[in-house]
Amino acid sequence: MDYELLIQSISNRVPINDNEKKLITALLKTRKLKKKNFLHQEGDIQQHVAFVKSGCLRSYSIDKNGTEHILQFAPAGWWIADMQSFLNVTPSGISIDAIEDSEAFLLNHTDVEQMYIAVPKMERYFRILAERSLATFQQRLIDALSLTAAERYTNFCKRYPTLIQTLPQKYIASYIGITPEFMSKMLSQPMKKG
Amino acid sequence: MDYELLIQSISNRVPINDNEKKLITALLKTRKLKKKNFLHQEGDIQQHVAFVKSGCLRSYSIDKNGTEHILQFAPAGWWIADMQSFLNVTPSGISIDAIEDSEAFLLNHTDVEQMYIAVPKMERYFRILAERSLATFQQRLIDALSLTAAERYTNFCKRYPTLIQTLPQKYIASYIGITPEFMSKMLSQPMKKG
DNA sequence: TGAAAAAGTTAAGATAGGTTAATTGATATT
DNA sequence: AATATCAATTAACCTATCTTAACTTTTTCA
Repeated sequence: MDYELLIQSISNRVPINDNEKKLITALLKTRKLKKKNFLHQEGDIQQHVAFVKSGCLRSYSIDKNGTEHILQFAPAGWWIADMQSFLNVTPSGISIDAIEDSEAFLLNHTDVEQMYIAVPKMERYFRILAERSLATFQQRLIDALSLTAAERYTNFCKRYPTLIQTLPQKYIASYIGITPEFMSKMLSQPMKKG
Repeated sequence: MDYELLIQSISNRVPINDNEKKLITALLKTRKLKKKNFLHQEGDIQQHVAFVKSGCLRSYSIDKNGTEHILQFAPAGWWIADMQSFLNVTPSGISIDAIEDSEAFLLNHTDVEQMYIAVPKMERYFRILAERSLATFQQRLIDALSLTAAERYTNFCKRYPTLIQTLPQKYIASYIGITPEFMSKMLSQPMKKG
């Protein structure tokens, strides 16, 4: 049932045998999301972590002026969740929706804990993922504090050459922390530095 | 040898017995740092993760204008490392130094891996730490993109009421992403919103 | 296929926060 | 205790980015 991507993601980090694969995949539920549908909405408690099989999700928060700030894009092969909400079992300010028609595997708290019991190696897998993701967000914070918008844009293009092709420009603006209007102006200018 | 703080930090998240405590503490090396001394310097490969026993460390990067951006403060009881460098075994742009005379436990790559073998639960401990830290950095990025300097300052005061007492104001400015001059101006004004 | 919605563009005017530089106050160190 | 270094303040001026708003282009879907 199309577990290939996920099994790849896991076995790239920790070796697992066929039995372990079965134990893991047995816990997964599948969820289809039409474009613009929510996986998780601000104010709700995030019940699941999601692994994207196909399509693309995004997480974002909306500030008091109504401006969206995109925290993460999750194309196929990526995990996504409102971790603040999931970990604290409390509502937080983040929403997750589908940028295009998508399909994802879901795990709730119980599933995850059962997975750790059935296949303790999965603690290691998720530790590695969390550590890498942490390092990425640290870098992104530094970039937000020390680079110009143009530099952040070129960084984005380098790091996500695929996404740049498919995403509406205003999503990229939101991710790098500028308005669509300024992004447009920036791109029309002869592209200095960065 | 003063393992109390660390043992507390671990057993708050995963239950460990006396034997496991011994296995863990056996791997620790202790390092004293005088104020302003480096634990890790930009351009070097970070060899250790550090658990602060006493004092306070900070991690920061310096941008091309020479401005410091503080990524993290680590008072007693906190872990700190240049994760980018530690995980990729590659130099990165982050430095770590002591804000006051400090003492820390250090673990290098081999130590950590040995710890996981000797006490597999430690994968869980570090998974939990990394996940929480990730959630914190995600929130901080959102704050950087959506709040004013004054709002970020009040957030900081709420979240770290102890640090605010002891830290030079310019470090707080650097952490919340503004210049010391602007911080000074901001604090002298009748403190609107936030 | 055509109307409505969404995305992107342009431009004028506004502002949060930065820069520079000079001044004062606080802490180290001899 | 005196001097040198570091931290904080103030103020004038500057700029990257935002806001608003009107317009054009592209996409969606009835």
